[in-house]
Amino acid sequence: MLSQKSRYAIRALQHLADRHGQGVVPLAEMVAAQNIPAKFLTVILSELGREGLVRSQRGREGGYVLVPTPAEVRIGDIIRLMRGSIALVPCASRDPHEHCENCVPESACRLRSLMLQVRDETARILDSVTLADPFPTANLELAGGKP
Amino acid sequence: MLSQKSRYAIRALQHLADRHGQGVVPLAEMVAAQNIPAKFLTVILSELGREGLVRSQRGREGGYVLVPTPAEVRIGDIIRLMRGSIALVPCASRDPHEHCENCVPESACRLRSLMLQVRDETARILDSVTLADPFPTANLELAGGKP
DNA sequence: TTATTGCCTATTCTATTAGTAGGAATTACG
DNA sequence: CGTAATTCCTACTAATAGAATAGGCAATAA
Repeated sequence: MLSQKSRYAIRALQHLADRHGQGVVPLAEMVAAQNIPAKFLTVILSELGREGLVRSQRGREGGYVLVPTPAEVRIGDIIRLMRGSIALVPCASRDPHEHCENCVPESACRLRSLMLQVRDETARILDSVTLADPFPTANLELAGGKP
Repeated sequence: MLSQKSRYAIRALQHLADRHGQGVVPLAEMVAAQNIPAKFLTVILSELGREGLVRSQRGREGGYVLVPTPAEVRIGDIIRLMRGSIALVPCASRDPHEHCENCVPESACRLRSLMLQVRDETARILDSVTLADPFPTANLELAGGKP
């Protein structure tokens, strides 16, 4: 499951994407429109700021803007950023190859290759939609291709 | 992420599948081979017993057997059983249609249809492999079929 | 110079997860 | 029998993560 925090982050970024090029968006607007607790959202946006996804302006008339073009931000990127990984098990995450606790030797694991498949398909779908897509039309035939 | 418990359940059932038709398998054997805390495994196996997946025999020479044929048990079934759902968000689970906390109205949600796609693909992959498969060769064309 | 707005760190509250404890029930075998 | 080996059950605990809040600092427009 995605954490509530990840979901909030996605919705907040979608909101900023919709207002892209229209100046800064105050927190209060996102809170009202997206049904997110205000204080919690500041924490999330700070985190996204540190990652370079949003920029903020303080003081009166302050608010947030999306730094990249909406089309540059894939939903998968946001989830990886918040959650660390998209995989269902530690040993199936891509980059810093983790291993599962209390597992059998990886060579004997009959779950791993399956979970790698799931991870790849999930990533393909989540990376096929960006903040520029109004609705996820998700052209499945773009990537991956079927054998 | 899958819970540790779900992973233990899958490994235990794989172990039982390997011994299918060879009489009952004692807990101690699974504990040793699969690296699972003994007491915890009894809890898990009881749960699987209540669901009809395993049958147990008590007393000396007791142990567990897999009730269905290995080919009848899909990995997806096990995960659904332990976790309740395969979806990444509540509103994308199939059967008893749940909704996400603190979300926007479902009609306005731009994440849901994407998450439904992920759920379907994930289910397709996880349901393409059963306890009879020694390694997940994952013939993707078996199930699901593409639109 | 003040009201408004975002920034940061720490803290709290709650639920879930992972695992343990202790004993009751069952059965093979001498 | 009776004893050892085994599963069963309920409850409990300990650790962790998730969700959110508190409270004060910093910046900035009017």
